[in-house]
Amino acid sequence: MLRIKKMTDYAVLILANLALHDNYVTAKEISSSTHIALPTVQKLLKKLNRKGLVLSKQGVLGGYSLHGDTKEISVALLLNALEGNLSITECASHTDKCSVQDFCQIGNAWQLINQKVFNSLDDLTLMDLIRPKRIKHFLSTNIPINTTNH
Amino acid sequence: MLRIKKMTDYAVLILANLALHDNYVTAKEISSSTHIALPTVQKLLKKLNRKGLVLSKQGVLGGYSLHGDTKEISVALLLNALEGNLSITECASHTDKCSVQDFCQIGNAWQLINQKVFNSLDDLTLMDLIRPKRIKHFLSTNIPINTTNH
DNA sequence: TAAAAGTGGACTAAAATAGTCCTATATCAT
DNA sequence: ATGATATAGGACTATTTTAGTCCACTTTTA
Repeated sequence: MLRIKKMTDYAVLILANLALHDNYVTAKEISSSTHIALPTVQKLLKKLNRKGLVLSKQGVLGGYSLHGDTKEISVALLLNALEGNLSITECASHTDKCSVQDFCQIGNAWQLINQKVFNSLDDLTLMDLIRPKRIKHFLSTNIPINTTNH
Repeated sequence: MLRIKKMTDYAVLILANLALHDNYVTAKEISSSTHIALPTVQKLLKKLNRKGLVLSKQGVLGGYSLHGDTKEISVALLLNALEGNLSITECASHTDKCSVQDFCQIGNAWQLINQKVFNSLDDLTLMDLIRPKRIKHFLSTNIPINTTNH
């Protein structure tokens, strides 16, 4: 599947939630407004902080807030930060090497696909995901997916 | 990750291999030319046959051959056949329902992304993957992925 | 200085994926 | 006819990945 991880999905919800506030918001508050379990929210916020997507403040009046630049980050970079390597196959990633590489006839074809998918995702920003308006419009077109089971 | 399954990758290699022949080719032969383990090749060919992507013939002079229409199938439909539901999140798929749905602010944003990725993949055919020529050209552009670990 | 926050990371549980194997069926050559 | 060689279907196990929880520690402020 080309499915993203549940955790990434949650992370975006959390970012969307932070985008609604200007002040620091605690993990606990985010947990109750998003209905994602607290330990999970905590874990994700720690990660988002390490990736530089949110700011954090310890102590009594602490919490998290969205890093200023985060709203403009492209979905491609966002997913890359949250999920690591976005390459569609191992062989499309330059770090790994594939066991059948030497006999592979189509190897770099995946890189073409990779590029196309990346470009699609690079066109959108986080705020495009959060603002509902632009989305409705696209929804009017049919999405011909999900016609078979795996 | 937006990574496809290893099995899908193998399946495409197998299809590419079949595309080189006009006659029936046995699973064993495909296994030795692709260097994918025989049981795996057998399993995948059975699946490809059920999905209508290859033709099969039992018995001594039997084997598999590429179904005529398969070369023109889009990569989107190919992946959909091999991996099932292509939707990027559960909530972008109409069958499942998400546990935080009622509190979700960005739900259908994923559907927009889904649509974009689908469109990208729908532009390419299986033969585009197999023919090496068109690919080299695209490779000249840089792919800005894989800059962090997950 | 106690309470309320985040930090780091270990740990377990659950789910998805990969891979193998067995029994049955079909086809062809002799 | 029948033996050799294929595919067909599907059960089964092992491995890997992902999800989720928890604990000991640090920071901040009233």
